[in-house]
Amino acid sequence: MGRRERKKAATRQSLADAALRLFTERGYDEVGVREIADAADVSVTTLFKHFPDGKEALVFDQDVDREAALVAAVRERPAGQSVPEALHRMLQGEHSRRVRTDPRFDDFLRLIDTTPALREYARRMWLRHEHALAAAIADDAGLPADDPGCRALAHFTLEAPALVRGSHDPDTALDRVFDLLGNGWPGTRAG
Amino acid sequence: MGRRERKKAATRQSLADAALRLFTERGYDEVGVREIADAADVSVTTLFKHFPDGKEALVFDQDVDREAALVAAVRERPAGQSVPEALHRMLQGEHSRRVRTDPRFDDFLRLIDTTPALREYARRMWLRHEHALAAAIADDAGLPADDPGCRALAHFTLEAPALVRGSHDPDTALDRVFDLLGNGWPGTRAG
DNA sequence: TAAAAAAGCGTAACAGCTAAACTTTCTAAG
DNA sequence: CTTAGAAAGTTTAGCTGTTACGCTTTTTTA
Repeated sequence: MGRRERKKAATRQSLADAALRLFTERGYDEVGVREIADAADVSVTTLFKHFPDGKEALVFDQDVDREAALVAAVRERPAGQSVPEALHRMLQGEHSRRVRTDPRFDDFLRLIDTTPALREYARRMWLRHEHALAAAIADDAGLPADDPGCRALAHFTLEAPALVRGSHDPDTALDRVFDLLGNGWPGTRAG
Repeated sequence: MGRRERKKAATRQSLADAALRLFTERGYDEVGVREIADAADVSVTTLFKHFPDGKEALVFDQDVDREAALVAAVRERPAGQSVPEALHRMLQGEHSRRVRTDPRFDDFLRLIDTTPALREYARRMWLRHEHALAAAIADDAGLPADDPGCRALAHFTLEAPALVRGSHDPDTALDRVFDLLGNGWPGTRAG
């Protein structure tokens, strides 16, 4: 990697670090974008060149490839496992893996939990993969790629993390969400 | 109704009318809040006193009582009908009723469809009723009011309208969504 | 080593939104 | 009927996120 790219990455990291620190110290809404740029010793315009999606994006620096993981969860699930179950396990695994990996992951989650704008943004990031996930599910089930049922399952799956966040017991809550998606609402069957 | 209240309502209506007209003529993002205030012959601060939730709220003037209708759909459903089915029918009815009632309803829907900010806002308005709906469902099922399964069903139900909007055939798409919520994803059962 | 590419800068501006202090209009109680 | 106060509205001024523009500096590459 050349010097240019290294410096670029350093500036970006500087911004993300400053942002996360200031946000966790004083709260997302109490910290302005000018201040973050100052803390990273960079101009505001530079900040927005690194994070064109805006202030919220500063918090979601690590943009790992979740889409591939989602599609793989469907495609490569063990025999006898349902699609909802595969997605369920994949989400569980993703979460606990990151808790162990990143030491600041707890702060990160707390920040998101307490900031509506960030919750929204996180949700939108997940939902970006709706199309790809729906297509994978449809392919697996032998249905057209835009089948509404597949889209619904994809959509609800991707929304599940945001939905259970804030429960006393998010793990159990997630189980219940996938009970619903896997088995439907118990009681009189719909016509 | 006194003169004061009448004038207030007139101003509000003036603003909503101007906004809807300008938005449909030129597109949501091409019309600024100053211009709307001008068109309604009112100051910008006045506009925001009438619509404290911001520019998006100008489009959703009619805030009828959907929450009561949702809760009633669960509570007063005919015997033998499942909760998802009751909610399904209620959403269908709500939609077709408003198509017949309001002549500008089509413009209104098209505007929302083509404007991400408005879609988001519409979704948030629906989700405001999540708590009440979840409580009604839980009460009906004899579960604690904050049961995660009930919350999930409420959440997914309220999200269904936004989800099917934009399909070739929204009606059928809605049927599929409620198939999923009522019967679960077909195939190997989840553990 | 010259020139293209890219990172960064400062200024200026726009959009949405809010606070503050002040004027007009309506309501209602004495 | 009058008058005090509530409520609607106005002006001004400003904050925050975000972008455009034109310029300088650094790094790459031909």
